[in-house]
Amino acid sequence: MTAVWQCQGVKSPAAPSGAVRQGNLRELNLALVLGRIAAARRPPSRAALAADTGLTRATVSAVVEDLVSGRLVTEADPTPRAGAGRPARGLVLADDGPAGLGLEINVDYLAACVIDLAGQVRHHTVHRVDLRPVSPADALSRLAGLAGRARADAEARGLTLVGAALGVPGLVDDAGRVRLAPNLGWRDVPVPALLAGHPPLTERVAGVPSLVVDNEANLAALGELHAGAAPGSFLHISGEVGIGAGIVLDGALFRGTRGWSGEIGHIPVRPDGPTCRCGGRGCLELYAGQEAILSAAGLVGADLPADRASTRLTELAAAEHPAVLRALTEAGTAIGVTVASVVNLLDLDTVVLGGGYAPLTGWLRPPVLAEIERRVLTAAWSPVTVRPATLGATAAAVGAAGSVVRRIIARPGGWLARL
Amino acid sequence: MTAVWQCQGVKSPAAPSGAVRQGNLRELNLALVLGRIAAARRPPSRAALAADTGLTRATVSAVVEDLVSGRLVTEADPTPRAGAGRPARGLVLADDGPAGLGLEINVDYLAACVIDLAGQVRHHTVHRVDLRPVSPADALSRLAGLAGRARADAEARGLTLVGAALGVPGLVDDAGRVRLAPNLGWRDVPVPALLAGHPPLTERVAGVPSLVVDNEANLAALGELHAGAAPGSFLHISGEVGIGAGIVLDGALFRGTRGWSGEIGHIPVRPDGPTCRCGGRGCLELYAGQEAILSAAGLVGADLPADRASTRLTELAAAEHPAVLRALTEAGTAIGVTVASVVNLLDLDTVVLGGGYAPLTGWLRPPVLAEIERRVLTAAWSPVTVRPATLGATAAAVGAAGSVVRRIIARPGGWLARL
DNA sequence: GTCATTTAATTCAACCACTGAACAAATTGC
DNA sequence: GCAATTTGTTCAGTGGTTGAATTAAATGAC
Repeated sequence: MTAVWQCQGVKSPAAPSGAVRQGNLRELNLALVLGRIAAARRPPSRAALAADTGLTRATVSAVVEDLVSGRLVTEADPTPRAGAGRPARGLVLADDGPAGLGLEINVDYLAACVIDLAGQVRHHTVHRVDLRPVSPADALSRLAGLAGRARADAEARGLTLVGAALGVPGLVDDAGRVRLAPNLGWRDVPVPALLAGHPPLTERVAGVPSLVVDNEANLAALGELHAGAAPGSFLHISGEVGIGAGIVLDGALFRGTRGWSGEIGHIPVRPDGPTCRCGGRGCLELYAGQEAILSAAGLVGADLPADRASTRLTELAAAEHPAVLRALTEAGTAIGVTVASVVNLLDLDTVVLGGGYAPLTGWLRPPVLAEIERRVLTAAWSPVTVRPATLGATAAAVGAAGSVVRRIIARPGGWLARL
Repeated sequence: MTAVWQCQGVKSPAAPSGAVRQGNLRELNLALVLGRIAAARRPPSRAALAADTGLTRATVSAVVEDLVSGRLVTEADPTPRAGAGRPARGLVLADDGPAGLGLEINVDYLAACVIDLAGQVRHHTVHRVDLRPVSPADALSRLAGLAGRARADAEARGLTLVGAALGVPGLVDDAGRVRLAPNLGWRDVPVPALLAGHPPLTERVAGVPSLVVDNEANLAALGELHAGAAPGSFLHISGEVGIGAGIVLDGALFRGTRGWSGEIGHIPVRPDGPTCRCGGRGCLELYAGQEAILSAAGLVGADLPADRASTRLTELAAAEHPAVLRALTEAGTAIGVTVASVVNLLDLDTVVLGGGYAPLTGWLRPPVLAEIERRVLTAAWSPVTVRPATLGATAAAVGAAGSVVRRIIARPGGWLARL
């Protein structure tokens, strides 16, 4: 592995020129076939892939041979099938080839996980620590320690890490610099520079930059997308200390002009409401942020660590604690007003409640739906589904690792050329 | 021309399977080269296209030959260039090949226009008539008359109409049915069926369905996109009797799950405000719709026809009429609150004020910018530009015609195979 | 005015990847 | 055991791109 140091933000590394040259032709079909294998519910045969993609069986065979010899695909046990005919050999994504490293820095924990090409979590560590009093350099140093152990573990399992993605609760620019992470107390933190001395995160494998820094809400949304249950377009709302959102449109994360989309926490709910620390007035965060809910529920000063607060809320809600139920209804109403705006604007049919909201979905959903019903022009014809996220609390780390392997699936050429 | 009748809504006709077969290869490169010619600011040479696309000059020459013989591209007068060397032959889009027919039905006018491949408006008719008392069937019949004359005119100029797009101020479903057009008083109008007897709109040319029905705000945004001044992503707000928006993301219109995106007029500005006729409360339309502005300016009951209202407002604003200035500031503030939500959500850097708002931009921009400044989390690092639309009042018709020719540019194979 | 230089565009043999048909392989069912 | 069926591979053929050589058409120096 060449030790070319590179680290960057969310912009795609090499802008695809769009030219279809002869060489690209094979690459496109490699990606096409690999993508279908990844998307299939059960291991497809070469013949099924040919029928699915429109390519001939001969071409599919050739493409699959490349994929198998490149350790991206393996043949599964023959899938039993009814009727006559030679039995098909099922194709599945390899579980001993490239893998992705997902990292997360949040207010009260660090996390690292490794996901193989098939999407299985092969390693997962969470290190609970309050990072607010810790300097960014120190926090990243500890994270690099976690990453090193994750890498060693992955390699012991025969996996090859091809890159890492790091989620942070804040705004990240093109260069991987954290411009602002209010709840972490970070401002203008040059993550790439601070990680320069940590080899596990600064190598370049198969042409892929070793580390991409991204917003945790974006990565959590990607995780939910690849977890499969979500459709092509949805809004994923992460309710943590702040409120972030990831917007998935037609199967791809929409990042906006500068990568700062999804700042749903500062959408005005009551334009004349109280002043928010962002400078605006009546932001959603003031009505549905963790502090707002705790305060409305009369739990302020209970001195709960951030990760306990959500659990405690769920317990009290389950016990039908009146103030908590009221607080959740209020928060749900505020979320509903905001979601109504989003649905009017983007015509999405699915809203996923993630992060701290996920376990509270049962109580948040009714007021959210009520506001949608009332305020969305097209609500009568197009129902909106509100459902909890399927990934747990560390969805961002899982999504981060998933984004790395997805990059291999979307563009296998780089990995295959590495050999 | 075969007289296969087909008419549809906004869904793309043939879902591209994504397979890159050998035949598709040429088609993709035809589209690539043609797209670059269309996007270029000055006529590019074959050599420049080769450098631009990454294809070899030999391939570009072959592709260009196909395009020229298919009447999609013509050679322009050689562009003068400094320095030595054989002079380049510039390539431009043909102005005598395929063309698009754009149609619009609005509250108080019908419009038809023809645009050639190069984007030039070659025919334009506006027929002023209050359509509220007219039945949908009658309105469409009159529109078909306009379309027939436009077609005859276009053919007299040597153009071949390859399709038409129709903009209506309402929600359109996949089948081209107008589900709801409140200001027109339409509900569940089956446009395709009502046009069945009008040949100019029901033929199928070069495999393209002859008529696509779409929301006028969407088409106006597309028009603005192709007019060139706008960047890849922007929000286009059409201020007519209602308020609609077209959302352009990465150079493509974003339509949402069902094609009903952009209903910005019913985004709640004050969730506890007065009830809107949509059933919601405090919708933007109640603060920045045409009626709201006129009423706030004390011009209600002046019995102005809809098309005069905007002009009158501009005159009075220019004369610094105090009530009008106050009304525009209020409207601008409401728009600003909404736009702040959109920018927080999507991180767009450009907002285009279109329709009736365009001439009022001078007065609307300051309050809009003030709200953005105050409420957008990233405003400090990323300025948002608010500018008037460059197309006039009939942007939707122009955008509609443009969408037809753009389809040819994006997929020239169909047109070329027709020969 | 001639000629080297420079850039544009075309020609052509080579090659790459896909195509389609024929064939081999592996199973079911009668 | 044999026909039927489906999977997967082999192989000559072909379409389209490639890259180098060639032709074309200008500028600029001497």
